[in-house]
Amino acid sequence: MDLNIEKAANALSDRHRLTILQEVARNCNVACGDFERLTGLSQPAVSHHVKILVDAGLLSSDKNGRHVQLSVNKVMMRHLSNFFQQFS
Amino acid sequence: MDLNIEKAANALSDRHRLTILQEVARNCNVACGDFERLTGLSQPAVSHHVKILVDAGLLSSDKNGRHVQLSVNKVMMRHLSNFFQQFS
DNA sequence: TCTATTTATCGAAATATTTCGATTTGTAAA
DNA sequence: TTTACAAATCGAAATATTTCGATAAATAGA
Repeated sequence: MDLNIEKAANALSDRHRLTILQEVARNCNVACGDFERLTGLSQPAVSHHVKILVDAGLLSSDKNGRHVQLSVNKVMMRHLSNFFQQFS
Repeated sequence: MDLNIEKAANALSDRHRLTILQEVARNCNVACGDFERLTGLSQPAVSHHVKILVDAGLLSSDKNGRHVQLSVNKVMMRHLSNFFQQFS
């Protein structure tokens, strides 16, 4: 898990992805399907956005049967917090 | 200065803008012209990227004669640091 | 005022992102 | 094995971003 600020920032630069991240943080028992209701997007679009968040290292993805179990990558969040702290 | 994560993240989602931010943090006596050498971009492209960083609240801009004096917005950086800390 | 310098804006081309419907893949349960 | 469901991939259209050269605006100094 390398800290790629550009990639992480890009992942967070979309309102739907921010919504998804915050929902995963709030409720660790969400599945991708829940994001369709939450964002109003189609299933393929949700899949696309979840992939970007996972690829950027912000979310971790564990396949659990037909569902995907998502969780916030806390190590990455701490790295990002530290990155911004260095400027403040 | 409102904390718009989506906008701030978007501003940081480009390698040239990250370079510019880090150069301003390193040396508070840079002018926009210096970024042309640093990034290899044209002057209009640099102007465009600086504007995005300023509009997102990451950099502050003070006009000083013909030059623009840029500085890192430390309050915004602290807000961003806190935003990520809440997840970690 | 005239000239040089720094930054901003305009217009357009190239590239990237977002989105959907259709389809495929993978898995659980009947 | 067949069916049903969750998620991923494909292909294409719409939209947004990045970039440049040309030009304009603003200002300092001769």
